[in-house]
Amino acid sequence: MRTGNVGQPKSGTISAAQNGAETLAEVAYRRLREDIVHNVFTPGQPLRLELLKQRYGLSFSPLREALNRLQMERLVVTAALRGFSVAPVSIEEMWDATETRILIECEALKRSIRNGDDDWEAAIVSTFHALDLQVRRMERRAGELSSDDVAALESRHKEFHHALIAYCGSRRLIDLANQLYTETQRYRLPTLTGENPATSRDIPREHREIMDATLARRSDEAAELLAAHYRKTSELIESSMSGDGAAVA
Amino acid sequence: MRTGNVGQPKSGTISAAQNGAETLAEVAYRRLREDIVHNVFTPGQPLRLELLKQRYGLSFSPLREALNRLQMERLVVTAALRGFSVAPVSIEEMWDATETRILIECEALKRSIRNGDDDWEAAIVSTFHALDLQVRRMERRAGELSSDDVAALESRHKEFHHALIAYCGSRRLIDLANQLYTETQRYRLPTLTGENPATSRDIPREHREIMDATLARRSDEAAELLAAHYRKTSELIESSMSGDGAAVA
DNA sequence: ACATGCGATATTTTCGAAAGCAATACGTCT
DNA sequence: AGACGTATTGCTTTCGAAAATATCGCATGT
Repeated sequence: MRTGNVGQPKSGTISAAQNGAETLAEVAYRRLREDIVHNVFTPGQPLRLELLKQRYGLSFSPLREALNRLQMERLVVTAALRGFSVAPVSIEEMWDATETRILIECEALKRSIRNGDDDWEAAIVSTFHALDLQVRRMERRAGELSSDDVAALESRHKEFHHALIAYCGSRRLIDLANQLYTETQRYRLPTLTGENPATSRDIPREHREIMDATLARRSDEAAELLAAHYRKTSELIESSMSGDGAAVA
Repeated sequence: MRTGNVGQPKSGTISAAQNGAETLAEVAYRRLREDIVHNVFTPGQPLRLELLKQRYGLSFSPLREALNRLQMERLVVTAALRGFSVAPVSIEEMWDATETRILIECEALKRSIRNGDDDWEAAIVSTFHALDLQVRRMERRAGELSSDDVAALESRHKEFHHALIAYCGSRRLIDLANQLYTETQRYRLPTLTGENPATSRDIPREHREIMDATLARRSDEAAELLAAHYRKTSELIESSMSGDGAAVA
């Protein structure tokens, strides 16, 4: 089965769990989520276990465990005895996810503004800066964006938005925000990598305004800006989805 | 394996799935959730698979699938290679669940008030009435409350609160509300079945006021009343938890 | 006595195969 | 020819056992 460290020294009392061991079910979970979010599978596509088994080199059990978890995250749907499929996408679903995300993150942002200390502010400034750098780097050499660049951009973007709400004091709000981030990512990524319709949009500026209002502790304004930021994105995706009938489910 | 309907007629083209077939994983999920919510297992208790296998007469696979789903619902926690445990309870967790529930349900209620039609109003009136009847029935013969009565009360209570938000138009908000209902149920039930400290609380009246404000389409007032209703419950549970150090984790 | 390493046991995790359904293709009957 | 029932096929779901890991007890040495 696991053939990893068979002949290796037992390394004393340090257990694999303490070492950050990862079960195969967790591997399956991460890789499947990654592939679904990045549209490696078509929305609605049945996820045949035989296929997944080959693709990931895993067996039924860990795959099924992962699929069950992803089902609870709305990335996978399942019908009684007919297996799993990639959750379909639709404009309605996108807006439901977006508006729910706004509800959650605006509340979390307001609470963060109440609770945040110096470390919180520092993390916001720092993650904003990293994001900004990456954006400029990619603007400079547009046209030839490597997948590493796109991945880095996604990371910085996620880290910035996480930093804003990190001090809300609610594990649930943070987890929900992360989950909704992942859900909406499915809609954002195709637009991001596809042609950017030279939109009259200055995203770095939007981020800066959110940061400024946040650091100035202007709760309501910051929340309004954050909501507008997300709605604007969804509107652009909506028109790009209905414009060219590309990814409309 | 499944020995259910082996020799039975195939009943034409009607498939099991159309009949509402249920996989064993779903059975495991429902029964485990039921038992965790009703504190059949102690919070924090390890859920040994051998035990569950015996208790439910199921095998590893469906049990593990159910546990993975429950983990995503925060009813079960898991450590790398150390199996599953019942999620611990604490006053902090209860308040996080309560306040998140308030955020979700108040928003859903406001949207329902915007969207609700005659059927919506009818369902609210009807479920309120059913709940009220059950409460009075149980008040009449207090002391000797059967577990059926308690179960019926829980059902009516859930149905009423569901009816309020049913027309919010967001699958996500409804599902989150259901999930948080289940989470908070773990805290409510022990207090409910235990001694009721003859509190100066008129719950039917609180419900009626929420209903009245809702049907009169007074959004903000209805949301305020709903939030106060949930907070009051959590406050009573908190004092009962810290008073007698019973269920404090 | 205390820490450390080793062995035995309990438990989780994973696998491969068997069993059970669903969907389809086929044949039979009217 | 069309409808109905029946095998066939492919997939999901479930099982029981094997492998990997954690945990506990014990001995050994300092």
